[in-house]
Amino acid sequence: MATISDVAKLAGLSVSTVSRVINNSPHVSVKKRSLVESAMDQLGYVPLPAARQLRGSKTNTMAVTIPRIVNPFFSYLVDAIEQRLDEAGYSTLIVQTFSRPEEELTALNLLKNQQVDGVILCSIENPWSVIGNYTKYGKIVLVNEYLKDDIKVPTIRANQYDGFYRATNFLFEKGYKKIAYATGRKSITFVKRGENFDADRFAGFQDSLNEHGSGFSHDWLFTSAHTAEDGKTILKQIMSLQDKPDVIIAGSDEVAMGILQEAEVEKVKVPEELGVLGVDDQPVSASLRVPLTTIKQPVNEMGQEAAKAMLKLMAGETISKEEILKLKIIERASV
Amino acid sequence: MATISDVAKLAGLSVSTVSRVINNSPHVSVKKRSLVESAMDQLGYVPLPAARQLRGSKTNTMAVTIPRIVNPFFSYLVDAIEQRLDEAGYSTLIVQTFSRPEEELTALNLLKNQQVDGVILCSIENPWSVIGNYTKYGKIVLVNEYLKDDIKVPTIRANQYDGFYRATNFLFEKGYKKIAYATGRKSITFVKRGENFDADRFAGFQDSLNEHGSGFSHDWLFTSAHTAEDGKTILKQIMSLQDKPDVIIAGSDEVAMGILQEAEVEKVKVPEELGVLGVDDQPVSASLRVPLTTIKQPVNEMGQEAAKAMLKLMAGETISKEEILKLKIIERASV
DNA sequence: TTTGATTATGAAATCGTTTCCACAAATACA
DNA sequence: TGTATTTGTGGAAACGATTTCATAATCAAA
Repeated sequence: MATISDVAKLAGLSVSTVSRVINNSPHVSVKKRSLVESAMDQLGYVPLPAARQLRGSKTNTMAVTIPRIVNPFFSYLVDAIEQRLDEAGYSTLIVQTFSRPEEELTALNLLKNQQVDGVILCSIENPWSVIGNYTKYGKIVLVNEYLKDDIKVPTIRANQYDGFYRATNFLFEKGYKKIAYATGRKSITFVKRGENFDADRFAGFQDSLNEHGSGFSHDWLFTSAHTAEDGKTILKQIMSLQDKPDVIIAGSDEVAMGILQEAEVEKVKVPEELGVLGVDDQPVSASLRVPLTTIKQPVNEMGQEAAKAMLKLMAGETISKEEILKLKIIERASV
Repeated sequence: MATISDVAKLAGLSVSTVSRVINNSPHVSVKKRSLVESAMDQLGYVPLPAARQLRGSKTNTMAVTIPRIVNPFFSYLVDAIEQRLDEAGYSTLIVQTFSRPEEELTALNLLKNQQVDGVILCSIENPWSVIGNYTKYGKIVLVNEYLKDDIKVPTIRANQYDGFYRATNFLFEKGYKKIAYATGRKSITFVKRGENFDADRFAGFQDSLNEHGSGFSHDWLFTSAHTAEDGKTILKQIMSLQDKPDVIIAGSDEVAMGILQEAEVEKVKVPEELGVLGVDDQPVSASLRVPLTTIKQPVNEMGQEAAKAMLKLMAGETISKEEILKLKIIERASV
């Protein structure tokens, strides 16, 4: 491995000059510059990242946190982010948090340890009182989820309240009366809009319910629903209920698929006996046995905007704190 | 950010001693050791990776290359790898190559630049003559695909020849006679077993064909098939054929899904008019409109074995060069 | 005791860069 | 023409760790 001084020696110049060429800073004569350049590619020289980092310069790496990469919503989100970052010459470090706060801290510590220039959080596992401390070490951007605190970090997200409000209205228009609700959260203790991601969804749902004078049974709330397996369990639970809902907002397409699968097994007709509304619009949702009606998240847009925001931040620009995109209802056959 | 000398100062000792404690090398008295330890967590000290790397020690990071993260086969593979690596204290850098040789080199250069301790290649975009050069910079493990050259790097893969041979036999048993074949490769110019991943698949297919005295029309070969979109195109092409196949091996579940989708649109009955055999067994394949019969890849096993192999390599153990797992035919309804 | 090995500790060199500082040469301004 | 600025260049310090080397203290064997 050639070092900077090998290059300097070959070019007959000082390491300082070589370094100036590498970082193309001014005050280098054209003659010497080309001398250095030819020496560099003669030796196949590439600066050692660790050494540059040690001096406190850029790492040209970004961390992106997601709960799990096998969740298509997040793999597409990451994909969109990475694409943009790539164009700008950054490499991307994907960190799976598995929804564990400690793992999120691992990612944030990369900032502290100068291993990355910034981190893009696609989910939030720690309170702002913890995350906020890391802003002094590097740039942070929030995507998808958000924090209600008065924070200074750019946030790119979709309007979950509006989307769920409209979606619930849509269900009423379709003639449904008894709407069940599934979510990934462990519990829904908050119902005020503007608290966070899940609260917004639930608030939108509730507001529509109230406007339609519709009741909501506690039996119709299903928490900790993440996987298709969870979906299957939910369907079984629904069918064992005295007072059954006639439609369910599944929280995610994955859960919706599980519900659909188990409905097939249990011979429950969708959408006649039970409507199923997904969330996300995964690529496969259209080719399910019963094509899934779903609330589409603007994944690509969010990813791209998040990357853009981060890049602007890196360029020292100040940017608007919040960008709110719109959810879209994709009507197919399951509702 | 506290440095090692801050710790040394607080503990009233030299940096050497602190370093010894950090790397728990011998010859440190219990008393001083605990002195250093309390100083360390009093300051919240964490060694700066860049500085350690500069001295040539471990990075505790592994790179994993995959064509694309949104491909579920690879996201599950990565997931399995990362899980194991995580347990061993390594973090994982996921590099998407988009099937471009240059991007694969980017990943291999991480080795050269001492940014990672090893790289796990889940696909192969460069010849061994290129990849082999990097073994001197760090450890390399091949998963999923393989190279026929006499290489020294551990390879974990599935027996594609055997799987496709059995799958084709299975189609004949089912009464199919005219079998089409789709693949992601740009062309199939090799048909000899043992050349590579795709050749093995095709050879297994061909051998079964020959044994059954069955012909193969060039019109029934579809190349560059990656996405569901490609699958849709393929179905249209098939339907425009004079001499139509009665079943197709789709190359991947994604392509199979596209075929299924378009078959729905074109009112082609599956499996009556056209059988569709997928490859991979993605989680959703079971809940498609027509549940997909598919050749299941041992993704989890491969990922775990690959990670294990890498860890053994890092520990200085020599390991058997090749581990070959078995493909499994999952029978559902599309064939 | 004396000698030799082992253990515990610190000083200083080292890794490969960037950047501050010094200084000379060239250019601009009066 | 003299002074002030700009441009070009190299030397050396700095970044934060690890590691080699030297030395002092302790222990074991004679």
